[in-house]
Amino acid sequence: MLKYLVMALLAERPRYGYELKRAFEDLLGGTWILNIGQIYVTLGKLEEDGLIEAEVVPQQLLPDRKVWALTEIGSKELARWTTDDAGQAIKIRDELYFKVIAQALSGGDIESLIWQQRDSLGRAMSELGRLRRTSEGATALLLDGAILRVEADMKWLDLCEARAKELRP
Amino acid sequence: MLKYLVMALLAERPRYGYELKRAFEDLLGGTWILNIGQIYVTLGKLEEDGLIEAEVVPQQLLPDRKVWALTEIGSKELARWTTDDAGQAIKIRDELYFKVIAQALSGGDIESLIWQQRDSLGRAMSELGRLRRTSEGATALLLDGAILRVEADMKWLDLCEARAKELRP
DNA sequence: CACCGCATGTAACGTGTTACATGATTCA
DNA sequence: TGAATCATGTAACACGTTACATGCGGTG
Repeated sequence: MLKYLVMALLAERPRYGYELKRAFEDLLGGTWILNIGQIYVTLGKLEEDGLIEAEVVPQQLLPDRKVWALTEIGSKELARWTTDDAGQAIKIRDELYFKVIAQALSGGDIESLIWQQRDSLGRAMSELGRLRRTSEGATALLLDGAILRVEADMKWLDLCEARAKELRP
Repeated sequence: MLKYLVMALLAERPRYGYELKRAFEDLLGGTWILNIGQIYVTLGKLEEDGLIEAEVVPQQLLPDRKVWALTEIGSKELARWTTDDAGQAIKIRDELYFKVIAQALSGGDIESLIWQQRDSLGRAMSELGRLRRTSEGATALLLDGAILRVEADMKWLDLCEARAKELRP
């Protein structure tokens, strides 16, 4: 996934590694902080696969830059991925869900866990709101998505509470 | 994550590997199919860490079974994980979101992608409904969560459509 | 005889995380 | 002098996926 976002950023315009890291984190509103090494590993793999290519740009004072751009193959691969079905295979792999289920299976106190996780989601929500206020464009859209998800999770916790009794062994 | 669900299933009652696979897939309503090898690798690691222990149960006709149970340490570790904040660090890592953003960044046709992904979500939703009808207990709860998520994603696509013009470069 | 179900496992790979290494310049 | 910024990279680890290996017994 990371690699496709990197490719998308390169599709927008050519960039060098260090610049990509900032663009990436900026796009995600700081919700995905990258280790800079990861960028270079990713770029290395993309180059190996012929999806991107670099032009070295020497600088006077600062270290040389490798400016990366999408190749034609890369451009096609990106288009293929974006138009691929996202909901294809249904995958339920979420920490919140699994924590509640785990509590139910292990016979712990479900109600108190629900209240605790509601609190946690509440804090996440206020943080998202804070981020959202200072964002725009694609970043704002991503944050709106995250907010909609948290709202859905809050509703889910309500459901869990209503059915807690049935879950107890 | 897989390992905690495995531990939760063992907290419910001791089980052997092959049985765990079925219990796991059943719990997830078939939305997470495991390669049987993965179960054994996971059990091996959990044993290494002292979180579970096995009792070998010989059988007359069929191969011996290794019946696994949570140790006291394992039980504590599971409790620690379930009561850990789920919303702690906000993570936006979703294919659907990234596909739309990638399309915007690379200058592709956002509207047609949105319609395509709406269609994809619609099919996912009908599949979820189908699964939901034959489920109960924890599995039904998980599927309801997935349904709430898909609904949130549908709303998000509406948002994307409304803002598609701002996203275009 | 070939395949399926039972039951256990190993090996290779893909993706993301963390820590560490290098070297120059600029700023407190 | 020590830390931060610019710029590139390597190595080790965690987790999940896929494919493959082994062996027995029952069924078509």
